[in-house]
Amino acid sequence: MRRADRLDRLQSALDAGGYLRLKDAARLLGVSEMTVRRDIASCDGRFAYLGGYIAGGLESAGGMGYILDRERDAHIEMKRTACDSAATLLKPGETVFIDCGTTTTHLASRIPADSQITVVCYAMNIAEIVCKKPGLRVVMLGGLYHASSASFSSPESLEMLRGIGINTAFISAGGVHESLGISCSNFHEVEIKQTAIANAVTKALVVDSSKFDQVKPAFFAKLNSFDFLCCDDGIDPARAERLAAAGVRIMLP
Amino acid sequence: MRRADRLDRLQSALDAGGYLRLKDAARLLGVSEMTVRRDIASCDGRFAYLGGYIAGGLESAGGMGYILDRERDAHIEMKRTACDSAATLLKPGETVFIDCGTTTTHLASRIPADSQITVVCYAMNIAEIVCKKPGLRVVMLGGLYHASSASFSSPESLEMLRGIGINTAFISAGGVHESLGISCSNFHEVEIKQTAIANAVTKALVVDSSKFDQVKPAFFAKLNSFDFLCCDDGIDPARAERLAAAGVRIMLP
DNA sequence: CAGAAAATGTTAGAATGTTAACATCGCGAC
DNA sequence: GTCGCGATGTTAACATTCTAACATTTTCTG
Repeated sequence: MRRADRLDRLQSALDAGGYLRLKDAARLLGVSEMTVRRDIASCDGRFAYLGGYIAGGLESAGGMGYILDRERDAHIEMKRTACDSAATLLKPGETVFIDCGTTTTHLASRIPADSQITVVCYAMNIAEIVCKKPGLRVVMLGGLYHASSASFSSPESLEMLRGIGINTAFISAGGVHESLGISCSNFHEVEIKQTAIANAVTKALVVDSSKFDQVKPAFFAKLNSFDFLCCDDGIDPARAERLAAAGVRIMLP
Repeated sequence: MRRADRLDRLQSALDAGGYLRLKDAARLLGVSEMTVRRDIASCDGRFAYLGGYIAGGLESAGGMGYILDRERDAHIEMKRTACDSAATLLKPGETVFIDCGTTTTHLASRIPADSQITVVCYAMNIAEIVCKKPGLRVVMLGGLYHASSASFSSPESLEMLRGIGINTAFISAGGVHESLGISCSNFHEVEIKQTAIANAVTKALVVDSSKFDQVKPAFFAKLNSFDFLCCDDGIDPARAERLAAAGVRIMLP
């Protein structure tokens, strides 16, 4: 079938990451624009079709597009604000660890391109952002891919991480419970987070205020392991006071 | 300044990977569409603006967008064809190594999502493609990022690679010279390519025919290290015969 | 080869996006 | 205050894309 062949060619041209004008695509494939339209409509979802352009591979980082889309509307503003707080801890020339998740992307995009910062990460969505900034040095911890958090894990990566001196570790979490501790959804993240915390001079927990009193299956630290809690202003004053008493500095925007 | 703040919010909403309708962006930011247009125009390049949609972070994989764009027009059809040949070596359930570069992206996008294939890679542009396919297992070799080829390298990753059994290694190259050997532009790739070749049952060289008689600074193998040469039909018959005599099977579309 | 069905091309009008010019608002300086 | 300036909003003319209907070509089948 010719249609399938055309779609393959389109895919090839697009999944390196870019977009094509509809008319260019038509010329490339040697058919009319209308046919390209029909081709794209026939395989719904494979390409994104926006206002005269065809874009491929935008569904989003590492197949966790749906999770992300669902979460986006809910907490995006809070996450953004929490990362505003966290970004004040960034210092030119330093080495930072950036955890996986949908919160820390906002922090990654806040790192100035010319800051000479070295970023250590282990998630696709973080890497996609920081690798595009020319002034940054990026260290990626590889391993087996876990689509649930778009992250990688492996013993060798832990070994690599142990050899890296970190000025500030920015750790995210799915749940923050004052007595039970801090938890995330994926067990493979636990060792990485713990190693990053152990190797860092400054430890910062980056969460939006919806995470308080939540518990996820994998505990990885206690609240007092952290020097800073970077949060949005949804945290209530009583809680803030308790945390401050426990030695955690609260960073608000 | 309010404009910078709006741009930050846009960036946050977009760089997780997605797009926004212009009118949605206007509503999100609480300003008119015209203002959003002006904002985007003011920071040219930070966002892609296509037909009523705003897309972020599309410039392309790992900052090598420009290289890629320049190469795209030139050889894209040949690369596509070469990868058509290579794709016939893919078998469900197997483990494959996919090299970095602008050629192998076409191969990566040809891997069927439901093929239960395990992909070993060390480049952002490859990872971006294969991580999105739910039926694949992905192993990423991490390390320090090299923007020139959007790839990573580290001693620990080599160690990891040594522990991985590969059915077919798909290796790319910047130059293929019959007597001098096969070369690439970046020295850090050499060890990885060599280790992948050493660990693979089947070794396939994937290059378009423009690479013949070229030489790049870093040699990494001789032609007879490979079982297959996956190429487009631009290879001339005399050369094909010589290579066949040297024990390399030529794969054409 | 005829006929049917599918695929592709063409066209025109509707919808949408784009641009530039001008109006309005908000804010700081004098 | 009010003047001026920059930022933002509004409008209208213009350009582009979208959709659906129909024309044409190709492909398959008997």
